[in-house]
Amino acid sequence: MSSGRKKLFDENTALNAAMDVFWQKGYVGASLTDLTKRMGINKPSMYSAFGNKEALFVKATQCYIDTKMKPLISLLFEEKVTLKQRLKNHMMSIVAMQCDTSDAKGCYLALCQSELVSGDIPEQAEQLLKEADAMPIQVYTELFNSDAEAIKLGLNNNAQANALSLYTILKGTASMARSGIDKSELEYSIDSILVGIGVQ
Amino acid sequence: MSSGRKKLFDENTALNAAMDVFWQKGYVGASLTDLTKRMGINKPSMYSAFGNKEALFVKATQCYIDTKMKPLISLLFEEKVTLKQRLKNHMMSIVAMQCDTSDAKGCYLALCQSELVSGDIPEQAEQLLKEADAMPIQVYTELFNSDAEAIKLGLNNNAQANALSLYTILKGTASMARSGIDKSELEYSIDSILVGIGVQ
DNA sequence: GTCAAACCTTACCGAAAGGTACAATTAATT
DNA sequence: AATTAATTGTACCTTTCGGTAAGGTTTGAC
Repeated sequence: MSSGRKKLFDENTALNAAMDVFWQKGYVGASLTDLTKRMGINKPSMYSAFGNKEALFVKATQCYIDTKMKPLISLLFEEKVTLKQRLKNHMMSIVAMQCDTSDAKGCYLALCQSELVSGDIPEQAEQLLKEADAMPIQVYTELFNSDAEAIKLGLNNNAQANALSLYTILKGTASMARSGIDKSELEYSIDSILVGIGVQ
Repeated sequence: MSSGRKKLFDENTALNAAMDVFWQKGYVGASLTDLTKRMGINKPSMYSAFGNKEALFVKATQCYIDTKMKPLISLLFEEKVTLKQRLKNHMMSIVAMQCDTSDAKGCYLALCQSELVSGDIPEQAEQLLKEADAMPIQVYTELFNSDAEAIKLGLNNNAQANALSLYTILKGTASMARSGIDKSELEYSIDSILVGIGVQ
């Protein structure tokens, strides 16, 4: 079948490196020079392996969704944990990630999302970002509509609106984290919003 | 004293046009071609009038602070209005501005702030943006510490934390507005957070 | 060992970025 | 009217962007 020289770099490792760069600098801010330097490869290698910058971004973002977002979502559906505790686990884990400055990262989606506004992101990437961005609202709505404990609290009556409240907090903390606010200072806000929507 | 040809454009008009462009596209996204086209002048005219792109941005941002932000803040200190109503007026006015898509604008500060992370904004502009960004927290804290009604409600006990909660909402709604969510859907979230921090 | 396929490196392309030199144009001052 | 100082338009500079052409290099298959 195939012959020829073997690839000298691991595609997955390179993709993770690319994800980090996009995470730090956004789509436009991450230049090919930045990307390939951190990926440890040259531009032609990158183009032959991933296609172009947009395709690389799409794959990196998909990687982010699978390895970073989904584990956070699964916290909402753990068994033998109260709804309030699940929500707190979920929110606090997100905040912890948002506030993690170990690699000078901001918030992946928040950073890229603002580029959606200025129209600097190509179509395919835009689609994926919008889907990823809308994911939490759908998940929260589903949670409030299906979870027994949530229904008992009546959260299903305002499922969409309550989902929006959670999401608002999530976006707010992302923005705050980018401003360098400490994780502990955000815990209070999370408690407040949970009280506000009636999660006791 | 001075003689020579008169300026054919109004500096203030041009500055407002520049503010609009930065508002829509952020600092990096707004190219000199975009800017000068909308300002109705040529590049050398812009450079002689404002210095360079950064100086133009600083002046445009200062203009934004004075003409857009400060009127919103003054709503918090109107006389003969209850604290709850003042807060709602303030928040809803902000949300209305954030959701105003008449000129395809996003949120000025939110858009530029993400550029702070990627390090694409020069120093002087960065300083001003950070100051403007921190302004609401200071104002809210001052309100909770000095307003008679707030003190009666005990909001001064957690002044800083409560200020942070309001600010979180503000940032959250900004992000949501950028995603195209309707104004009316955000009203509920605002009520929730006001309940959460104990404003009845 | 030979051939061929896949890789890596270098060097380059056109476009667009921020910024500027220079000369033509204009109007207030004398 | 002549002078002079400021603004204006054109045309250009350097750098960096995303992307690629061409050729040398390494590995597998026969």
